[in-house]
Amino acid sequence: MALTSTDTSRYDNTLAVIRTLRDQGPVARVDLGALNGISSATVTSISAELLQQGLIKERPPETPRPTGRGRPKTLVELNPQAACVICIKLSINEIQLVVGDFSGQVRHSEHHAVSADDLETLLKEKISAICAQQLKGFQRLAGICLAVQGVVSSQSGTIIWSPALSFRNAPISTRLAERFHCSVLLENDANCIASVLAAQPAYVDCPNLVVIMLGYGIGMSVLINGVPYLGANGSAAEFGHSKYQPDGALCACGRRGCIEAYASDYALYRAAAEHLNLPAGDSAHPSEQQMQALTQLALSGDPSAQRIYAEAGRALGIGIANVLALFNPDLVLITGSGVRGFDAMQATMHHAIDEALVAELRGTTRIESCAWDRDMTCMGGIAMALHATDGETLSESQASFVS
Amino acid sequence: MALTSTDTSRYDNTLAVIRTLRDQGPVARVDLGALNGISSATVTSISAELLQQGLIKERPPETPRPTGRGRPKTLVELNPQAACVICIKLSINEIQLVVGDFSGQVRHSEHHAVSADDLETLLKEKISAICAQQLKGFQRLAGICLAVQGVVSSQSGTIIWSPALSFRNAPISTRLAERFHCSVLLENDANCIASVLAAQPAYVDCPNLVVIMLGYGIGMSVLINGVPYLGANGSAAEFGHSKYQPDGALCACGRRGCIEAYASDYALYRAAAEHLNLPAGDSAHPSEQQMQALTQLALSGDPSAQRIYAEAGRALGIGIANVLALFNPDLVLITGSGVRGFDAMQATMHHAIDEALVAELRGTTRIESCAWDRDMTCMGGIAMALHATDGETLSESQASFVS
DNA sequence: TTATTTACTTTAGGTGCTAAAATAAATAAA
DNA sequence: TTTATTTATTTTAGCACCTAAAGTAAATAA
Repeated sequence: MALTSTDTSRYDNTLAVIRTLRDQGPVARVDLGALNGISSATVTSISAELLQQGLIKERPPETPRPTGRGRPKTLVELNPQAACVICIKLSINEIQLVVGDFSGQVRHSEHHAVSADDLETLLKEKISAICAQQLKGFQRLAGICLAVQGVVSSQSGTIIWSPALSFRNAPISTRLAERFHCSVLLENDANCIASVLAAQPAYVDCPNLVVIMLGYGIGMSVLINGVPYLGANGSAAEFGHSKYQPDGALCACGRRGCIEAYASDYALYRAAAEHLNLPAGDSAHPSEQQMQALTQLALSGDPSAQRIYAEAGRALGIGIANVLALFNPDLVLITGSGVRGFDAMQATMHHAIDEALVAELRGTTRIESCAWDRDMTCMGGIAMALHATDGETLSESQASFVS
Repeated sequence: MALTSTDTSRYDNTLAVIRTLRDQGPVARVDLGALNGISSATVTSISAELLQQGLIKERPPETPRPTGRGRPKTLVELNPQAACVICIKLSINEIQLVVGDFSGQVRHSEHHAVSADDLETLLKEKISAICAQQLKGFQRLAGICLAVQGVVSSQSGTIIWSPALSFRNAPISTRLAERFHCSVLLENDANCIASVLAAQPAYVDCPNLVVIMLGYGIGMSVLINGVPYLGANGSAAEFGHSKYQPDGALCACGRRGCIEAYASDYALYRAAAEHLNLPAGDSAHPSEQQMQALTQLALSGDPSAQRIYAEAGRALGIGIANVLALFNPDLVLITGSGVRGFDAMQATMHHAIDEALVAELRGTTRIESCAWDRDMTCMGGIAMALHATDGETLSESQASFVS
């Protein structure tokens, strides 16, 4: 009988097994059953198929045998070589390319300076090089994930608006998919980071999670039941351009009063440049060093710098108050390179939130900051690319064994 | 064999058939199959069961037979008597009780004045009376839906914060469920209305729909993929208390600068009372008549009234700009009794949105108003209560036929 | 009256699940 | 050392539920 669209339970269960193994590492068949609500007989059957397809393998028994009576568990784990994905993070003057294996581990990482003009050519070159040099042992390249700042349409695979790129509405996904014969995902960088954070043990009990990324600009990701909320055109979660003060400070977007115009790196440095003696450089694009100097001033008690961060904290607070009123998430996590100055903003931020919302609307949402790791974006991109391509990888390997 | 949690396809298909019949009215078995992606053999089997359980019935052939060759379709439809639900809308000085049958049709409606003190007793009385007098022909009372303004926790069944009620955190759901032996849903009134609107043909292609309710206060509902987004504590979508101007006008919530403090009935009337000669009455709780008089002034060109509505429109515009930036929905629908003044606010509202967001962030979201019908709340409550209790109704009637 | 068309039902067969039985592989106890 | 017990995995038997295809029903067109 033909497999119909309604007949998905085997497919669903198989994907669940693969994803459990990716999240948890090696797991015994009994436990796979318990974790996914299926009988161990079914797990035996599913894992026999996956073993034959080369997607998983049995782990040799531990040398110091685990204590306890009874037949020891035989752990199965993903075969890291079964597939790989490439995640490419597009930043303003730089691209980072990272290779992840089927189990989600990073296998290779490289950075390149770019001029935004010939990006497509450069991408094709660099990906080709990686395919030639880094992907030898892998059975297939399952997908490529482009992680970019700004508004992207995952559905159509086009970049709608990004500060990192000069071109617009380029069907970059399609071009790369044709060239490399694999799925190409286009993702917002904040969504990548949020996906990584949401998987961390500290945050697993937060199905509705908001991640705010402070940096040169301000980004956000909203996870609803663990999945990024994209909206109609992919321009949801544009926290940075929600309003603090109508007719307020000028924003990089060209409009006035955006949160970003108060709390982003360029906004902080712009406000500071008027009053303070700061390291030289492009004050519209302050470097990490310049920002650290400014943060240091505020944290060491300089009144002008403190005032600037206090106002930024207030803007952030009003913005977060709106997020609480509209999304009422379990947790708001603040991260990005801009967290370096979080301590100087925190007090006024919390004050603004408490002033803006009565307790019933403030709710029980936790608001926390989170150390910034610039590699998180690509880790998230890898996780998302693997997740998106698991179905393909599965049917590919089924096809090759049926024949 | 025991029916396990993974073995749900028959259950899902049966619910899909019931819901298709509720949405579409009488449908033939072939079409039920096509609409739900199942074979007509399966539909035959499912409808045989439902027929025996009394949940559906065959409709007698149309007298003027439909044209066309071939065996005519035999339409099946829901048996309206199979179950009923009661929806109770709690307003500030009034409750409305509505009975809906299994097909979703309204069968009975009544209003009562209330003093908020003895609400639980009053509710029990009125529901008892309805059970005795109105529910004769029905096989079961499947559920009761309480539609209330404010923050409700559907999960715990408690009202967290409502301007319509004096008590707080009352486990009203549990009490009613115990007394009437049926499921009790607690829903936000805006979510009820949004559910009705989302089902209308004009809006079916809007999976992400925001409904803003203007009235004495300002409410909102956000449907994500057609289902109301509730957030962590049920206090999501509190548009009325998102901010227009930090430190701005005083809001009924006790804080300053909320959208509601500019664009709600009480805010408009408060601003007007300073300058204009308006009908007497409680100016903190303006009546419909008072509001119509004020609206009339603005629409007929009175400069002070126009200025007030213009400012309200601007506040609404900034609020909507934030909603667009954060949710990027397909459609924002503005309704509620306050739409009476929408024409006086529209221009400044659109202007504020365009000033606040660049085109890429403004997106393609349609912003429309929608005539207000005060019965919509209960229609939505009935639909939601039926939807929530379909599973129960199904297993109840299965149980009664197995024995 | 017969052929054709369309709707619905019955039949036959397949997928994929589970419970229970069988088997495997360890430790604890005698 | 042997036997009992415990736990993991596999095999077996059987069930639920779906679909395709064949069969039946009920209409119109020829």
